[in-house]
Amino acid sequence: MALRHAVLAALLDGEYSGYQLAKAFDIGVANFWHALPQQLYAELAKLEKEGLVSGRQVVQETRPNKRLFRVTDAGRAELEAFAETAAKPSFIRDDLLVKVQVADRVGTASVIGQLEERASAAEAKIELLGALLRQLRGDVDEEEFLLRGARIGPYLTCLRGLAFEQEHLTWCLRIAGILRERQSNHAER
Amino acid sequence: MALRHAVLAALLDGEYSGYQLAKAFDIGVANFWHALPQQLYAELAKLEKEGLVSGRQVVQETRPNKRLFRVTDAGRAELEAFAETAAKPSFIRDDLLVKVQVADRVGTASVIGQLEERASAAEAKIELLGALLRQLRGDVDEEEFLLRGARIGPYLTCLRGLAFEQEHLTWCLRIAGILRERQSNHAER
DNA sequence: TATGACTAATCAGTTTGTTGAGTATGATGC
DNA sequence: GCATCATACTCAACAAACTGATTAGTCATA
Repeated sequence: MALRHAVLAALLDGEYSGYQLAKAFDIGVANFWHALPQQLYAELAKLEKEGLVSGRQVVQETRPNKRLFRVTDAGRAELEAFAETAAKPSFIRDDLLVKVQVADRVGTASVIGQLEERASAAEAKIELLGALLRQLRGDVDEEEFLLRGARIGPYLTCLRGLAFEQEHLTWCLRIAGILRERQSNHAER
Repeated sequence: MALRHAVLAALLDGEYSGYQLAKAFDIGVANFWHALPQQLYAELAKLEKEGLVSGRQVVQETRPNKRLFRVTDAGRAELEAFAETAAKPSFIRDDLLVKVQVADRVGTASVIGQLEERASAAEAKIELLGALLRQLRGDVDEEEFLLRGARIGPYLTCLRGLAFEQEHLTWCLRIAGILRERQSNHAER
């Protein structure tokens, strides 16, 4: 039961429809959780049935009607309880790492390509997160913002996401380089 | 269908029983995949039925009998095919990040504690991975090993795991510090 | 001599997550 | 004026992952 808490966390700062939430999940919240729109709609329905969020219908002229959700007091209490419970250990779970594990034996060339693709994706994400951080902190500098800013939670998780992507980028490029070099060494002999 | 490939990758360098595999998963392979023993037994059974691994019974006197598994040629081909397909994007999925997202609103004190616990766990993992890396490369230095070592796959994934844990450690301590400082600032007023 | 830890595995049940298709409407672009 | 995109959401089926219990013999230890 963790998607529910990610949804509650994402919904804490405002009212969103399922559709908007799906978008938002792709930017800010995606740093620590990932979900498809179908999951979000299902989760919102469950949360509403349990009274942890409440939805209201908004009739629109030029667009299909939508339902906006907000966290209820019960929802806030649920989040509170969740924050108190011990966190499970985290771990990476990544296809690409499985491939690197066997890359010196199997399909090296393709894995090098995938590492470089990943590196590009990481670069794009880094740009995006950088922009998001600048937007979140506004004019003040980071230290100032972190000490006195009103809502730093999202900023802190973005920092983690940024560090993760930077680390990932560095690693991908280094590993791709090593595998390349080994390939050409091998060819020489 | 990714656990199957993680299992094949873990089994590439030798023969293991389900039980041993469960242990091994907790050290080397845990850098990129995590699974409970039950899952591994189930996956091994499936892989055997599909002919991707083959098991042989080993009768033991003082211990319960066990079945040792090795990757077949078909299994190697399956891994090969997997390495060729495009990798899915990876993402962090972490309870603790959800909590940090709301930490400035809800249950701050408890979250600080959890961040510090995580930091300790990361430190322990860093030690463990450091030892594992030294063991894998033997006497030669890293650069030499990466260029000319026979089997560098596991080393490369451990490097990723190590970097991840170090990053995580740094972040946890920094965030715990920030949240603490904000708490005491708040108390002053 | 009971107690718990280690080896070795299996079973049942539930929750999560993924895949893929489908509905409906207005806006935008060529 | 036709195709495609964006908004907004739903349904069904399936695959993967997690929870928790259970069996059963050996070994060390208190």
